[in-house]
Amino acid sequence: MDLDDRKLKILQAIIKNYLETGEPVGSRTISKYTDLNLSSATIRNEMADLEELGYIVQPHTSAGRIPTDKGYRLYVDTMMQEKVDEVNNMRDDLLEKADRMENLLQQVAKLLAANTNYATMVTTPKYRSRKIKFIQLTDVDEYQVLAVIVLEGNIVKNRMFRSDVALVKEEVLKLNLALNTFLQGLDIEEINIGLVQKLKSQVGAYQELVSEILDAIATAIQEEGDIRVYTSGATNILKYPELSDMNKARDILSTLENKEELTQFVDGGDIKPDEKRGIQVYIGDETKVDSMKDCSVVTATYEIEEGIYGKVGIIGPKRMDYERVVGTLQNMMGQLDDIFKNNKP
Amino acid sequence: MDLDDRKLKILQAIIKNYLETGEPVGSRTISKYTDLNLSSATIRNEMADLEELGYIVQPHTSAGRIPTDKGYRLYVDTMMQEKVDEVNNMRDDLLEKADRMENLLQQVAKLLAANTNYATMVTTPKYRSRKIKFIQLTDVDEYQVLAVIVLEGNIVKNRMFRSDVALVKEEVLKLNLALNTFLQGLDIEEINIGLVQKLKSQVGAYQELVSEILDAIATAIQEEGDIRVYTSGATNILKYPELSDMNKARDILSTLENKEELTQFVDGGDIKPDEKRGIQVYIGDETKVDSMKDCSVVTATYEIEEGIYGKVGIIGPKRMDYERVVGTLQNMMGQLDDIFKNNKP
DNA sequence: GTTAGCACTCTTTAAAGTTGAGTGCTAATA
DNA sequence: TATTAGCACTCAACTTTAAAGAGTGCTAAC
Repeated sequence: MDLDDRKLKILQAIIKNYLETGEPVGSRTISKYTDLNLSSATIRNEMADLEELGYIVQPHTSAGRIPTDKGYRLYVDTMMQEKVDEVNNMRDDLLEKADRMENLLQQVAKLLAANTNYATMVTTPKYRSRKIKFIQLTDVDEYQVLAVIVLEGNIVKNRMFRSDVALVKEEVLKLNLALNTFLQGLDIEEINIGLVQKLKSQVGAYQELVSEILDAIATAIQEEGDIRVYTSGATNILKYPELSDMNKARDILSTLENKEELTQFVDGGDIKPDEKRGIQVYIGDETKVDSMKDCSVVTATYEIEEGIYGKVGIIGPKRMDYERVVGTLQNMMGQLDDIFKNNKP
Repeated sequence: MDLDDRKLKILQAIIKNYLETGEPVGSRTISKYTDLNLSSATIRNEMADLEELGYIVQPHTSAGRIPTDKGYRLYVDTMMQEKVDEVNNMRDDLLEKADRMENLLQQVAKLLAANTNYATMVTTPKYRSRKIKFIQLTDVDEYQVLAVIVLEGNIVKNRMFRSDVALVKEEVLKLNLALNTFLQGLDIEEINIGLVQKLKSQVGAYQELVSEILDAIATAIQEEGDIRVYTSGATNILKYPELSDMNKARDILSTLENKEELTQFVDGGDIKPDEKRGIQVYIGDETKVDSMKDCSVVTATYEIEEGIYGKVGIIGPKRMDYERVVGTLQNMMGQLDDIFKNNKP
């Protein structure tokens, strides 16, 4: 038995209907509301076949059918066509508050959540290289010095340090120079103990301070390597009865709150910022997150520049409106592209 | 009829029991588990009085009593004695990750949530003055310049700017000097158009850049004036059946996610970092937040230095363990004091 | 003033019955 | 051979009824 055209049409009708209503779909409904002109009995026969093939199931004997993960998968891969999201240009909303990367991403999460009624996540971009561009020391007052660390890609970090001994401007300048001579262009792995010793031997005073600064640089770079995740609209999850079971809801919301498990979506899927913008759909268990086995996650990839990219994700019930979600994501990715190309935050 | 000693004892017993079990407390329970040696009938009479006085109510005719807000209030004000929280020293946990203020506060929220099983919030400190300490411009490359803005209280902000014309090192230095001469020590309100014009007339080139930088300074200061709120353990709310009603839960979690409504706790209560550390208890409607009418919020005040303070809050069901919560908060505030005094992040 | 005792109330839980949607199968039909 | 009408059957969901249990208020006795 194979999946002929009629079976496909029926399956599609079932899934579409289920996406809308969230209720099991019966044979009568399909018979009435499609242009197939078949009696419910015929539909029933076909449905039995589709069930045998694993695309749909009955929650219980006397209920209609609902799609299985396999069914959703087929739908997503071959049957849906994304709706073009003609929703108002989000670009202005985005830029308004987006004076910094962090804010921008947070804003993206927020906007998507508001527009889709699902939960959303946005990861910070993943940088390949984490080389030191330069370091700038400034004496803030007699005992405090501010270190501004600029990494490749213009990531700026600053730390304040307190010295036990009074600082002399000239010495701070010298230290600054030494730091740059030694560290400029280096990656974190390249800063080894030998180098540190050599550096220390060069700067007469402030041994203590140098150690602290080096530590700070190390953690700053490390930190930047960490992927952070912003989420929004977590409570939207509670709008869907099938996820509102107290235990399920708690688990999902915890996952969203803790965020660790969400980082794994970063490496999934292809990075191809082409037409499809690296859109990836994870259905149920495909998320590989236990608490999300009743959810689907749709991710898209944004790229800041060649090789530096992050993910945007929509988290909702399995019966989410894939067509709209994909459309909205593509729209958003387009706008992000615009911003990154012309108007770097 | 007034509240004699025996009534007080009975009320206290009822509340304590209810805090533990969450179930309405019957007369028999009180009769058995207190050292009052009174029969359940006597307790019943007293309970009827306590109900008339407004301290307890029956959820329905044939149920035990539960405390009213007025009852909780009396308990919190006069009957409870905070438990000393001998929970392991949190200081090390705190400092481990606390290389920056932001992280520290986030960590505080997290630790408290883990220790109390309630939701928590921590606000960023509220600064009185927002004066500019100094500005440091650095040319990153031919077309980009990094501005580091240091505000009083050593708050550091940085912004990257892109210039349309190629930058000359000397000119950038001159601009830097001019900016500092004009702006050092000024509050945001003091930067008026006249000043801006004057400043612009001084710097030959880079008119465009100056505008951008001034804008950035303005928003940076503004931003720092905004109070941000970190929350943690929001899902703990779902552990309490009386809050797990889908609608209530959604409302509460939304409030926690949106955070705006939480800022209002900042101004509540006295700021007295004495023994009590400005601890304030809001019961039910006292929170002034509609979605939290079934919750209680306990806040404490931390102070970084004279006049610069923020709030830490615990959000739980009305029957939260006030004694422990207050103890834990006092402990935490003590540790924060320690950190802020000796080891500024 | 305190208490034993009892009738009464009201929630909670379980069991039993009812309804309705939807199925699977069979036999007739095109 | 594919389709369909028809019907018996299943099972969740809802309603009704009954029973149990917790707890009260009141009265009368101590």
